[in-house]
Amino acid sequence: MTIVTRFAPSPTGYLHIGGARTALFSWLLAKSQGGTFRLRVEDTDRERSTKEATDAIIEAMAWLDLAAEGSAVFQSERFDLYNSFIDQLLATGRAYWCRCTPDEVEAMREKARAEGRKPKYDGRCRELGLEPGAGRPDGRPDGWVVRFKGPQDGVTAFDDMVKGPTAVQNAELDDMILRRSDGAPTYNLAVVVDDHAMGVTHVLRGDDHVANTPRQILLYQALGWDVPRFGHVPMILGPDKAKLSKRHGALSVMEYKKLGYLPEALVNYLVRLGWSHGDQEIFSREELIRLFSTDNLGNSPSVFDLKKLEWLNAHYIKESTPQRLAALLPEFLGEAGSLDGLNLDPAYLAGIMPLLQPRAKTLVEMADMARFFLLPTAALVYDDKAVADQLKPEARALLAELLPIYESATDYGDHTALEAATQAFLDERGLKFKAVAQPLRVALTGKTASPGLFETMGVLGKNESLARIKRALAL
RNA sequence: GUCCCCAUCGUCUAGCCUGGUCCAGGACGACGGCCUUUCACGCCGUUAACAGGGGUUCAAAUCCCCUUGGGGACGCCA
Repeated sequence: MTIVTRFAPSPTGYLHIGGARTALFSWLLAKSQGGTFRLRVEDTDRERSTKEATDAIIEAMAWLDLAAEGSAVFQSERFDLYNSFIDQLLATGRAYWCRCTPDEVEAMREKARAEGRKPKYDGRCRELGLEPGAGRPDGRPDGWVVRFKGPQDGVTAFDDMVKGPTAVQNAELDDMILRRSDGAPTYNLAVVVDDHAMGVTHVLRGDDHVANTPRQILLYQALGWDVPRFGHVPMILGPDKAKLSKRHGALSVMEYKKLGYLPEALVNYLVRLGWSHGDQEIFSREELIRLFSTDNLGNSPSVFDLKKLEWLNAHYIKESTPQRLAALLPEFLGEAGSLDGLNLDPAYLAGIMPLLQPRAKTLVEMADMARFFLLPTAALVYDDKAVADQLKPEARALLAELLPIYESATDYGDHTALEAATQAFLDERGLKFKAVAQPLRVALTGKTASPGLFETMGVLGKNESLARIKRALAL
């Protein structure tokens, strides 16, 4: 049997870190067993669901490369289907009409709470055999709902893929609403109908859904359908161990893209949050597919650690090709400032990347570090303090003497030759490298921190290198 | 309040099911060192945990119970 998993977000906002991790686990579960992964948009709440959110979620999943099979299922387009099953439940006596108002139900809950019991609907309409259209006893024009007629004793049990055997007393459950007073089906009903209709065999979802699972199982049984396997992954916490929220920083997956993270870094980070394979930390997508199993999913909540994400991102930046990074960079350069006058030639950019790859933790940092390479000499910004500290008279004199040496050098592509020439000059005068290193660096880059001097000169090329030294000398 | 779940270094985790090989392993971080033309990279090292208490057992991080702490659910939201 080939398995089917799904990710079922409700389009009320962007795709957040927690949702992305659940989606990733579901995707991995399917792929690891040669199964199918599908997407369903849970937009039964017409008030809060938006097209923008739907698009944003799909965009984020695409960025993470979590492709879903077939076209997405939209619950808002399937109300007739849901209603037909509610009618069936009504006809078979597994559901009933309830005329209680929200206020009345709230009063019941209050009462139960006050008595130290679990707040729930008391089932007063359960055996009334109410028929809408047959005239309402209280004369109220509308507002009836349909409730599930759940068992009042016994136990509903299931074997959770991550938590293991789980059981709930049916008495803990109240008769959930299946159809709202406006005729719209509710979440629990729609989920069951869709998962069955879509052939879903394994449901992996957030911890916050455990309480829904027994209710849904009861629905499957009432409808006479096979019950899928369920797995509930623990949630992600902020550094203060409270549920991860906006105040902890970026929550949206796409926000991480903006912050300069590579999708494979986020995926690798997220997968290790709650899942492990021995001591391994770095996983390629192929390894993940081959190694993933719900058996290795942890069952305690985990804290989101930005430092580790940064480490992984730095790793993937090093692993990346210069060409890919070069293509990604302009977006970040533009985000940080003007692109005017910058040399954004792809080949030039690609030449810079290897110098920055070991140094940048994010693409944002990389764009910042790349800037001095891209500015024409005339527009280069020299750091005042760096100039004051490093370009003192003696230093300038040395640079002036070095200039002809660099002028006569022909092959800037060979940075070791540049270095050898510099060393020879220094040896002649019995000077240490330190005597020229920082002054030269400031002259070339405007700053005191940069990639290796001669690699930098090699990338800048002869004309730019000479122009920069001359400009520095004139400062 | 009621019900459910969780509990190993600061953090992610391995180990727990199938007690002894664990005075608990890896990784991130932090700290120190090496390398070095700056900044990084890299390399080496240090730091640091079985929540507490009872059992069971020759032996418990591993099994059982209680306590504490944390989280979740209790919607005509999903």
